[in-house]
Amino acid sequence: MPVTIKDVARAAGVSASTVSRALASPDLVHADTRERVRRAVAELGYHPNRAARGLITGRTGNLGLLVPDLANPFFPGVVKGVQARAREFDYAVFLADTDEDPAAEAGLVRNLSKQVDGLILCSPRMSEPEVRALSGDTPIVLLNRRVGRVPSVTVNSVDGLRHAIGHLTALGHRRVAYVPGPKVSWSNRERLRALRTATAEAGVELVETGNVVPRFSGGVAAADQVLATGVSAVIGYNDLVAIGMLSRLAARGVAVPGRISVMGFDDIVLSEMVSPALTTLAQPKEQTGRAGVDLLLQLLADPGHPIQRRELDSHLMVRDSTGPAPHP
Amino acid sequence: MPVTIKDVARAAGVSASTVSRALASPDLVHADTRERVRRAVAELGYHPNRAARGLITGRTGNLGLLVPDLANPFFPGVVKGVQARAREFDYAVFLADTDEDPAAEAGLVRNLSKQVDGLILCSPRMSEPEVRALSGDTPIVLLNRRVGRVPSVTVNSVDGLRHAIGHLTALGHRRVAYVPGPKVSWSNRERLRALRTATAEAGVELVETGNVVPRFSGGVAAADQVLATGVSAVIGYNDLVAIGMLSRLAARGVAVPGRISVMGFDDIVLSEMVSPALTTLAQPKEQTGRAGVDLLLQLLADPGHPIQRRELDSHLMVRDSTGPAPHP
DNA sequence: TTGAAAGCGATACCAT
DNA sequence: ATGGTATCGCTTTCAA
Repeated sequence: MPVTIKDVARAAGVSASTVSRALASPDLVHADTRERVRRAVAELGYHPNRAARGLITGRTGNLGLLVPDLANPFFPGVVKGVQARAREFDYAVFLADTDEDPAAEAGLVRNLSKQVDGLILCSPRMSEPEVRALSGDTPIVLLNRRVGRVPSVTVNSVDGLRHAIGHLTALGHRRVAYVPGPKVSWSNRERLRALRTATAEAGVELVETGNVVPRFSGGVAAADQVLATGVSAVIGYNDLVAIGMLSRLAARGVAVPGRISVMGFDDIVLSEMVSPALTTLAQPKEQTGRAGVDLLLQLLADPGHPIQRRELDSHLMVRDSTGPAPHP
Repeated sequence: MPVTIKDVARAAGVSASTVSRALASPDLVHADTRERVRRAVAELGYHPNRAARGLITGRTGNLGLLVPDLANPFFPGVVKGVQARAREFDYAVFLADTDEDPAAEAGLVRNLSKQVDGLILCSPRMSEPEVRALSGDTPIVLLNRRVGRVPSVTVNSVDGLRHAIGHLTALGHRRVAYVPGPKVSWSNRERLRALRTATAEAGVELVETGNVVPRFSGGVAAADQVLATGVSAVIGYNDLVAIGMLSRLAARGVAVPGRISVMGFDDIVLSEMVSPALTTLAQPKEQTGRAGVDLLLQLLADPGHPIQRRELDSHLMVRDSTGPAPHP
């Protein structure tokens, strides 16, 4: 039913080989022939079957993208970036939502790996050895995670947090709490590490609370404990957690930022919509996605290439949820 | 490099045909042989190349999904539903974000159609004739839209809105405003239609304002006009619009629901997080996605089937943003 | 019950 | 500059 290369060849009065050539390397065929082929293609509405092409070229023109949870507004941003960049290079994108399940990840990867030229794993939850093993089989790029020499796109947390802590100290804060996300999250470990550095440099005392789920509910759950520590400012693992705290604090009638300042990570759209609007360290979501595609394509073009790492910058978005520390 | 059917055949000491058979229709091969093949497959970690299989069977085992904008929290919900259901049937999903661009839609569809068995178009913005044309070429299922006899999954707005209006009248509201979304949105037209029915039945006066973009900013932009109409309750095109209104009303010091009650559509997670929490007509997002997959697979299995339409129910989530109408 | 051979749609190599 | 042919990995007749 669909039109094949043979149909075009017949219509143009040439061989299939010539049609293929006219499309792939136009300068190798006579101008007249090229024109006849071009016309036949347009007339019949021919589009080459990518699967068939992939069979012989070994290139599918597809790439795979795995994300832990699309319901977390952070990930759609990354997905959009990947989509947009991939489309520019005429790549189609397989998307899989792993539902935060490390076991599902490996399965999905295996399933997809045959149909794609490479995979982009966004914040994968699987273990390092698993990532390494995968990286041996298929070209992969990591987003928001670093594992050995696997190509990756990450965000520089230290610089951003230095800025953030600077902001807080300028407002008079001397004791700051951090509400950490999942222990298995690389980002969480990284943020904690960077936070220790930044606070140490600034002479600020860092108070760490227990780990929470990286959602609104996690923030709600953490708020009371944070308050009990007596800090004047708190940083949540991500915006959802921070907003959860905001909600619980409001319910308890605690003034933000009057009594306590609150900060998050990511800058999801939601952050501007809550009241008070959330001060947050913005992660370059779409840019992360785009850079991931770039790295992957580079890897495909030149597999022997040395390590590829891109580190992007985060930006502090100061909004109403942070203010002067209360006088003791 | 990757292990092919021949490798398995060699390892098992049989022909490729037998391996294929042992996998596809196990009952056609001798138990012993089947076992040897099974072992070889496991040993070598063989996974059939779907593209090659698709070439001959005409089935790719993939399906395509188009959404207007992943940044709108409504769509990730649908995507998750599609993903989950597709995975149950061992289908992989191509995802494309069309960025609300009707022109991009057609191109993406054409691009994807060769690599998938069928397409799911979620809230497509393209014109009806375009949808019909596409539907002729490729099996497609529509989500949140109905066009002629094209299979579709939609939500019954009338029943839900009857419930919603009943809720408002019970609270004493007699004049209600609706802030409509994009004119090109089928959902918007449908909601408006259903709203007219429901309000007429209940003897409630419906006030319609100008169309807004279906985002937070649209709600912010509409709030002042709504207030000026003097209604005691307002329904936004979706939750984002409603939350935008909430924000603007709060900024102006207008009490919600004291002075005016606010309602939305969708029940995105955000709705529970704002303050006051938003009363909303919940759309079955994941279920819509799952139903879409079911319809598509049914269509693929039996293309001559009569029209397929699934209509799902919405549910009213009553939260703090709606309350008794103020005394006049 | 099994194997040999043809063929899906496209590309690449080798002739011409 | 162009056509013929082998091939990619797999499924599906057709014989045996």
